[in-house]
Amino acid sequence: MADGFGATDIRLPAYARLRDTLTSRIAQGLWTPDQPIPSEARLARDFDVSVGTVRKAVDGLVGEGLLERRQGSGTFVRAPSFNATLFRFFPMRESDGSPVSIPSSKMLLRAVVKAPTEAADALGTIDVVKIIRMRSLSEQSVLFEEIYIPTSRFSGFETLPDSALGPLLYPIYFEHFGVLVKRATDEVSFATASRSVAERLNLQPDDPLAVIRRTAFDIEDRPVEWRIASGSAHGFRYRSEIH
Amino acid sequence: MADGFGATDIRLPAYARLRDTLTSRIAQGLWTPDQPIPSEARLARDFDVSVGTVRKAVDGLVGEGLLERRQGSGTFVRAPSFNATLFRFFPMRESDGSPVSIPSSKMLLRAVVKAPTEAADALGTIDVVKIIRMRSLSEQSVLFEEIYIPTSRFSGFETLPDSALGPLLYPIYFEHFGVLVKRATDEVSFATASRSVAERLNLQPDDPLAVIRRTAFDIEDRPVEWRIASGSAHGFRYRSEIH
DNA sequence: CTCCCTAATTCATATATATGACTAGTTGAC
DNA sequence: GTCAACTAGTCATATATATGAATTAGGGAG
Repeated sequence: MADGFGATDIRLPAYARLRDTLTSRIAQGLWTPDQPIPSEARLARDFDVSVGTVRKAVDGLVGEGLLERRQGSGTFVRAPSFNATLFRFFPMRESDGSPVSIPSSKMLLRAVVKAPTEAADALGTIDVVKIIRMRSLSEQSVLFEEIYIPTSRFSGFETLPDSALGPLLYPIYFEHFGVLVKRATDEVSFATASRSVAERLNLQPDDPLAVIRRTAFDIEDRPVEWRIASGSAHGFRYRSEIH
Repeated sequence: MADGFGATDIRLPAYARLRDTLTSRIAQGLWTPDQPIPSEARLARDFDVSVGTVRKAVDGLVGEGLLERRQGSGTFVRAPSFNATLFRFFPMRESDGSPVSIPSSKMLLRAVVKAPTEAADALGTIDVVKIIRMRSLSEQSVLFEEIYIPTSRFSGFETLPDSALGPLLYPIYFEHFGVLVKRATDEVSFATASRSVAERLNLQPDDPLAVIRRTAFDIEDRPVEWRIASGSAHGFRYRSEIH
């Protein structure tokens, strides 16, 4: 490893190896979003490549949204929050037309359980922590969520004090367990409400539901969370851009 | 215009101006997907920039999906078909589990009309051709579509011979009217079937419907089509990747 | 005719270098 | 203390060049 790249595949081109090395450093939290990573010239010296090669590596990570360039001041790790909120499927508005303020979250259960089939398939393990949440917008119950995370990555989640639990899970994953969610797959379908779900969402049984199944992946593309969320189909709206 | 770039903004950097110039040539259909555009070295000579600058311009267009590089043979205009089919929202399978073969399309109406409000808002004009289509998978009616296209861009569409009309509209737009659809926005929501739509889709009135509203844009980002499509919510499934 | 080798062409990777634009911090006049 | 000017550092743009890898076309041996 005299080349300074670490454990990257030597057959890959230099820019790809550097990109992978940088990715791994970001994943390790070696650099924080509030200060610049080493300059392009510095990285070029450190890894013994030209600045052009550094730029190409960084270009890739900027494209992936991991890094952010600021001309004149440096290149920064991007704050880890991609907008993954499931509320984007339910763009509710106040009666006066203004956007709803702050989503709130009520955790109804945290327990170590054996994962149901779908979750186990997605996560590759049956040892999980199960979380049940009710999510609301301006006092109104909007989304009912069942969430499964592997105990192997989230040991002790079920015993975290309530005070450590904000309304957003992904920052908790990162701050307490070092798990950085980088991407997710949401699959939307329609169903009708079971009695129990209907009750929690203030709907009638058999009312139409939008059901979203999500698998979330970390920076190294390992599945780290599976969830299934339900909300009234009447509030559902989704915009998909195709190119 | 002694610089060969054409009517691009002189304040922009060279690579951006070249990118815009290339975009416009692609839009004009000057280059076809079956033969390479001029080589990087050639473009560099023609536009009096370095190959590095040409690469950067081409990189952008490759990223946008307009061009495609093939090492050793050249750079090609990409076949204009981004996968925009609305059937992707209804991933039906045969009873034996195999994927459904070929979607078919039946045009029920073509007429010059005044656009309804939503379509007029999206297109910026009320003078449109209205198209009604029924779309089917293996003999089964799946999607009911109302489509509006501005007469200013599609004059004479309503009188095209049936023989000119394949199952896909976007190739027709391009071949007969020079309109290249480059991107589209699909907005999915949920409703219940009116009697007439229910009848056409073999559903009961008040059965749940997935409704997709699409606005399609050309290469210069002008809206060129608005449509509203309905299908049974039970067949609906959509996968969204977030990064 | 078939197959292999060669050569030419094209994109892919990589280096070295120069200049411009922008930012943030420091200096210095007032 | 304030504010303008300066400066060092950083990314952005651009050029020139070299070598590698992949493709295609053509020629020659068999």
